[in-house]
Amino acid sequence: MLTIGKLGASAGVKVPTIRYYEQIGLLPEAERSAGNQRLYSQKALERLAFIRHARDLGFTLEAIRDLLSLSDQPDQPCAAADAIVIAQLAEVESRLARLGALKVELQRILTQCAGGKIANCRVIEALGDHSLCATDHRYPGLGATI
Amino acid sequence: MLTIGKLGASAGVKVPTIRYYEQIGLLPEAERSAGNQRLYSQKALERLAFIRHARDLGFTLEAIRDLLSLSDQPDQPCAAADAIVIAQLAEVESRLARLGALKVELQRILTQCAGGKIANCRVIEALGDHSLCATDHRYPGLGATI
DNA sequence: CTAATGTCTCTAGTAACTAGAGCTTCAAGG
DNA sequence: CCTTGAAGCTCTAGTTACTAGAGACATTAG
Repeated sequence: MLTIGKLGASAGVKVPTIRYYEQIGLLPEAERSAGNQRLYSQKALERLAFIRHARDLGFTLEAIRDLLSLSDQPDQPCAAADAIVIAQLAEVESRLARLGALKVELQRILTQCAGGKIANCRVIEALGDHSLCATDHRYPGLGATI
Repeated sequence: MLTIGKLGASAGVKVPTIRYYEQIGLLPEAERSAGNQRLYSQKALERLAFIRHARDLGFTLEAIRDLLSLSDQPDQPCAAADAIVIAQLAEVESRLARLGALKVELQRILTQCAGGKIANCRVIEALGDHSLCATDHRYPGLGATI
């Protein structure tokens, strides 16, 4: 049995994060010691490592929740798990495309700066006016993850 | 003078977002009509368009705050503005690299699935175990933007 | 004049944690 | 056995950049 600290160290997850995962039901409630401290089995470590790894791959906790519940049903077909991974791949590809456009645009903006004063700074001007942009990098709904 | 609705439509920003920007001090407090409704000048529209465009380019509101205060000081040298853009470019490049690795890994995971049952699903297995990965896609501190 | 739309303030919710306060438990050293 | 420091506990609130909703007031078109 592992304490929460050992568990976190083993899985590469911070202690408060583990408690948070338990709170939102991603991890089952841990057993407790006589002194009310959480105790974890090897199985719990595997589950946490799964979560950590999937987070590393950019999956949301919601997607991970689905993947975990699938992995608890070994006789189900793979298709559902595949679909989640495929969706994640599509998400990653769309972000890659968008970030690529951003990179180009930022580089372009930077090359225009002659290094003078703000008053005639092309950087500030380019930031203010999308029509000066070479690519259409616009995007409704900013703020996605990773 | 524009009402908040017209302003939002012109700049491509939703009305509650404009009020939010005012609340956090990114936009100055608007003039009010006799009936207490916000009224905006052309200058306010430009400022909001600047913010919107910079958000499109992935700048945080904090960075935008700095850029705006720079653009209010026309006699300052460009260097500070450039630095912010350079930092943003670096951020974008690092995310691009990371997302590229994620994409490769997700594709690799998908090719391993033979389409059977969850019990022997390589997808679930690969998600659970980083040592099965070809690339080191790990990253401390998930959850960045865009 | 009425109805529909727009605007107002305020609160609370989102994702995925992180930080801190104030307390208890545990393990090791003397 | 006692003490001390690390690790654990619960709870609340903060982060980013918004978004959603309630309930009331303003404006405008017909």
